[in-house]
Amino acid sequence: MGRGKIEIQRIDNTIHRLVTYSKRKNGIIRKAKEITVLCDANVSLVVYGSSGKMYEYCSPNTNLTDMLDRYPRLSGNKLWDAKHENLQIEIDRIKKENESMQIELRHLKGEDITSLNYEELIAFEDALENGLTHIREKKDEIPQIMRKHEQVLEEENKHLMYMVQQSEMAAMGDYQADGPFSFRVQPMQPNLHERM
Amino acid sequence: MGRGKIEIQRIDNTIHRLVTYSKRKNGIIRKAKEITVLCDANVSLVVYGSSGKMYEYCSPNTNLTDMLDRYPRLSGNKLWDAKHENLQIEIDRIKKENESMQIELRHLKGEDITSLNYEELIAFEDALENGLTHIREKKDEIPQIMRKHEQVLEEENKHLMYMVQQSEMAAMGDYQADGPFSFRVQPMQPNLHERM
DNA sequence: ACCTATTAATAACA
DNA sequence: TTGTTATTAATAGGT
Repeated sequence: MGRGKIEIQRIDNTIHRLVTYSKRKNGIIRKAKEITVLCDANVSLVVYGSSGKMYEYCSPNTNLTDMLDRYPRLSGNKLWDAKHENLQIEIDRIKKENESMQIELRHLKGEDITSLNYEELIAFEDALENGLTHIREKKDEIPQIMRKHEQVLEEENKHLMYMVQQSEMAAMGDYQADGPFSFRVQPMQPNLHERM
Repeated sequence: MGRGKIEIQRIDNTIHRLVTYSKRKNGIIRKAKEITVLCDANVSLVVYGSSGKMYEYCSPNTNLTDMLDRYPRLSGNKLWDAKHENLQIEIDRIKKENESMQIELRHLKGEDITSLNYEELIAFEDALENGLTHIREKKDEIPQIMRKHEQVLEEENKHLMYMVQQSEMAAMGDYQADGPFSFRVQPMQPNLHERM
């Protein structure tokens, strides 16, 4: 049904595939609407394209939740219960993952190490030494960075002080000194080091 | 697309409606299959006819449950009732816990530490030093324990050897030496150190 | 169910 | 993405 016949097999050309997807998606949604109206059927259609965008159609006078509620009764298949089970399984899986990480953390902190054998102890020792090396390297870099930062700020400060003084001097001509809008510059010590 | 044009409105004649339903249902399922294959999309299609019978199609390599899993995320609509929501919340909670532990582990191993500030680095350094101390203490205990264990085993061995020799001597009276039931004791080196 | 005239969908192209 | 059109595919009405 087009300028040429096509085989029903994955369209390799990405552009063609996307165009076809777009058109056929519209087509199938149109079909869903039509059968809904013509035959007063209830239709739920959900399409996920490979692009990740989702399209759906659901007959008016119902909704997806309602459709799915009827599903187990009409199909004989579980749906929510299976879902429930799957969630439980996933919870168990993650909890196990959690537990093993907890244990590793405790071991790294030197807790609960009675059960470790010699090889394991050595492995943890190595890991800790390695971590310590990295952390110390990083830690030792910081004073240098702070120093540089400080210098930059000091330069900036000087420059700003100078500018403010200039503007004060200029203002002296128009307003009386110490008038309502005048101000004095005071050096401040902002908490520069907070995040360093 | 037929012998005559039809309006898209409910087909009043029941027979016609049912026939049309049957044909179009097949058609839409065919279309769903086609778009699945042609565009590697994932499609879930559920049709309830007024007769009460249900038809469904779901792309291979997925299933309805899986499709519905992605639904809330992609559509922004909720789908599940409170029960499932709670399970989902727990999963999210545990996953977060998991993630923070992952991060802590990475930090302890000296990875991804660029974002840490000085205080945090010091805290990790302390933790690592502390862990290292514990691990080393434990590690250093082990040779002593092994030594003791060895001594005990050696004592035991001697004692057993003695007993075996005694029983051999006693047997000499009844059976010829090197007969079918006699045996010689050989010291063995069982893999005692495996779990130490 | 099957048949086929006819309409609808759409593949290729712009 | 949208529009056009030659062609194929779907199907309405009839058997």
